[in-house]
Amino acid sequence: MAEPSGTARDPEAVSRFVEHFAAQLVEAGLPRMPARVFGALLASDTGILTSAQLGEQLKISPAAVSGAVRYLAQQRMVSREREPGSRRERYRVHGDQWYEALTNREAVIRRWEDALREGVTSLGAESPAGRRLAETLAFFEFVEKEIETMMERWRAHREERFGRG
Amino acid sequence: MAEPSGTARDPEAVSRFVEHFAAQLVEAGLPRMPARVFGALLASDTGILTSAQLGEQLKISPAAVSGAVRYLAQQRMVSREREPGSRRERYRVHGDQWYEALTNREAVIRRWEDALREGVTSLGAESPAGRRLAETLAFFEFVEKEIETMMERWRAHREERFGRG
DNA sequence: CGCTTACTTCAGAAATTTGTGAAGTTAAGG
DNA sequence: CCTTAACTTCACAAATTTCTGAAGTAAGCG
Repeated sequence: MAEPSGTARDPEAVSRFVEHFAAQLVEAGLPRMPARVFGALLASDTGILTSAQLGEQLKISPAAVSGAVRYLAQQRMVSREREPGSRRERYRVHGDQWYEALTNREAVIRRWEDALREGVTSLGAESPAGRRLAETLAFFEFVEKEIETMMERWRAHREERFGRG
Repeated sequence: MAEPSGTARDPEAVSRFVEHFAAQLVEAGLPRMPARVFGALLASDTGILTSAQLGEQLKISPAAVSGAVRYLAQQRMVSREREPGSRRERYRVHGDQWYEALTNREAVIRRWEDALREGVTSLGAESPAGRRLAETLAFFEFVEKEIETMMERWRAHREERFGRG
């Protein structure tokens, strides 16, 4: 039962976690393959896997890995690194980075704000609808600022609890 | 150019806003019809529309309205009210309520946390992967608490800026 | 008590999204 | 250079999702 450090991990336990966690992400709106790839990275020992490892572990084609990784990189949830002197690429989930990404609904929020501002202008700031849109806009502006300070607090909290990553 | 209060609203301007805003919500993962219905409610003068009004304005079938509204109600983004003594139903976007809903990713976060806890256990809290999952879990627990206090701050901020609802 | 209006449910057509195999591209290694 | 390994892109098949018309249900009104 004990797990001496250095022991091979139980691939089945890993897979169970990956699939279960990915399912939750999918339900929250993430496409299936990116969710599974992300789960696999989270559950890996180093947080780094190659394309080949991902394909094998998840039983998906290189094309699927490529697509999933492109998606995740765009969302800033993983970074891609070239293994120097090789054309093998490594994908990594990097602590701080992906927390930021999660809150980097920021880009999304920014676009909502733009649409709302436009609405306020075109419907008239003094119309009832315009006022509602303006208040919604104010809410998002508020949230945007709050998230920033929240992340600062998290970093402090994290350091205290885990030491510097 | 001026918009004397009480003037009929420009349906085209409304539609432009609704479609543009809905498009942003769709990009963020909301299904199309719920997004459009929600936009229409936001852009209405009273924040209340009947099923018929929604269908006409968005050029969609009663079935589509029904489905969209069911979805939005489930997400707590709108409430449904029976117009007393009529079988007409009114759908409303109610300021506070839908801000809460937006942050009520809470249920979603809760499930992520469950999956992560399971992962920590089955991969071993002392394994490298287990530690990563534990830290991720800690992040979500932190965020969950923060959101609560954030909403309190918002209510204060809002009241100061807009007066009570 | 039955007619009519307002919504809901359901089955299926249409559109969209997903994942694959195959062909293409790039760069390391001989 | 030429070969080959490692990804990427593309076209298409398969699965899924979305929206509609039609039939169903419920409740006000005469």
